[in-house]
Amino acid sequence: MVRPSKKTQIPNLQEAIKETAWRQIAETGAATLSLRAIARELNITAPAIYNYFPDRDALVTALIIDAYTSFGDYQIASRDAKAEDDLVGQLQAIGFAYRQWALDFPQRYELIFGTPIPGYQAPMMEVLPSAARSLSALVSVVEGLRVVNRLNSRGFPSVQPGYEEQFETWKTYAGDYDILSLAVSMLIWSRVHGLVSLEISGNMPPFGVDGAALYQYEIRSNIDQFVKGI
Amino acid sequence: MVRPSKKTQIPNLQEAIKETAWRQIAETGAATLSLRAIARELNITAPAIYNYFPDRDALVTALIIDAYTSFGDYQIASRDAKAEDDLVGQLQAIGFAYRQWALDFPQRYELIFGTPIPGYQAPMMEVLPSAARSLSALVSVVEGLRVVNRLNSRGFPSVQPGYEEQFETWKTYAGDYDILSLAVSMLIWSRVHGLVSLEISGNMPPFGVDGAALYQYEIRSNIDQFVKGI
DNA sequence: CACTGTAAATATACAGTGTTTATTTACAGT
DNA sequence: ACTGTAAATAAACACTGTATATTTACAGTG
Repeated sequence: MVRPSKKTQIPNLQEAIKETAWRQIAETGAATLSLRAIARELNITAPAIYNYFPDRDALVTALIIDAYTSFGDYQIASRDAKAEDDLVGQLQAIGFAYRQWALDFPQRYELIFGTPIPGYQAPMMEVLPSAARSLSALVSVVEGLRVVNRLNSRGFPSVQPGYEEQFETWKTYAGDYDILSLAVSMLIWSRVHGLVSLEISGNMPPFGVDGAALYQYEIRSNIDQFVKGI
Repeated sequence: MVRPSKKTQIPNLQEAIKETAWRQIAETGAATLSLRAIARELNITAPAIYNYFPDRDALVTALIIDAYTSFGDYQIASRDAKAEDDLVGQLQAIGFAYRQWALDFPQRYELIFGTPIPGYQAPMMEVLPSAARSLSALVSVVEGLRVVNRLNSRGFPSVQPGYEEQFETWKTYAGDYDILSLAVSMLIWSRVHGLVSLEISGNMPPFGVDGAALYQYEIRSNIDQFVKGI
């Protein structure tokens, strides 16, 4: 049999491939992702996957975009669960949601922000829309603070000109925010990312340091530093 | 010829293997590290490597330990270049040295703190000595601040009991410091790590945000937050 | 000097990977 | 009914890490 009849075929094979990939990633980690293993599980041959993804990296990119989207949904939902004028509450909620999502889906987190696939480098252009949107929850709150003059950006390094075009592209997907809000957001993001990535990768030695408590302290530090008139 | 005469053999093959590995990592990144490629370059066969390293992971572990040692040397040297009583200066120097080393050897940084090798998980017990030492420069300065009552740890979460044994092991390699100094150091570390890893991995979108300036701002934030009476 | 044991290398093989090419064939549209 | 296309398979290539068996250079000992 060279090609099975349509009855025995899997409908929506593209989705099935991604689902199988996610299942394998959840089980054994992103590092051991294998096209042949996916094909085995779906009872198809490996080259059949190439009808849906030009190569393995394209599949990984699709997975990353899905992960970013799920992550962004979670960030936005956590923000919108707070009252619209409770900017500090929103900032906190986004922060805790960040860690919670990472703990719930450590492999997805690693797939997005780490480099678990050998030789893979995410193509900025393709990933940007979902990535920008996932960060937009945070940026929108920082922008909200800035607009009501509650953003403390004293001493914050000024943003250099020359990248207006890329920033415009970013705004297409994330929303029309001031670049200062983006820059402050990136610093806040780097802080939570630092803690979370250490915790997830097991590089935070277990010396009695409570990850949740330390994270809470860091969220509060961010608020103390960047929010005026608490 | 089954085994070449000693004249044509490479002396100190163990070191030669590691050097070749580093060269390949510097050229094409840690992800594409390959025993067979190393063997090809050294004009030996791949299984010969197994006389010096039980498997690929053992070689990676050896590389990581070397990288930690080099990193630790650099951290300690940058601290000792400042006057012994200039604790804030030392804190700054260590911070800038951290980023500089990472920019100078991005692949080494990724090898230590990322997960570029598929399926590889560093064995804590073997890596701990060099890892603890590399962090000890920072901890020693924080401890110095604590001793002269200049460490601002107000609101810092208390360390939970139950891990005294592991902490004792750590102190064997890093020095006899208070666990509060270690905990504060880990938060500082997570901050610089967050920024540096974003910058190195190219995940910090180039929207005119100057990496060096942002890093300098973050170093200053750490000092403002954790040092009393500047 | 001859002998022997060990250690270090090779040769070979196995199972796995991503990917390419050629081939077959089920299905859709005319 | 015919034909073109798209989707699958089959087979092969070039890799990878690793295990096993074999060979042999060298060191130590009588």
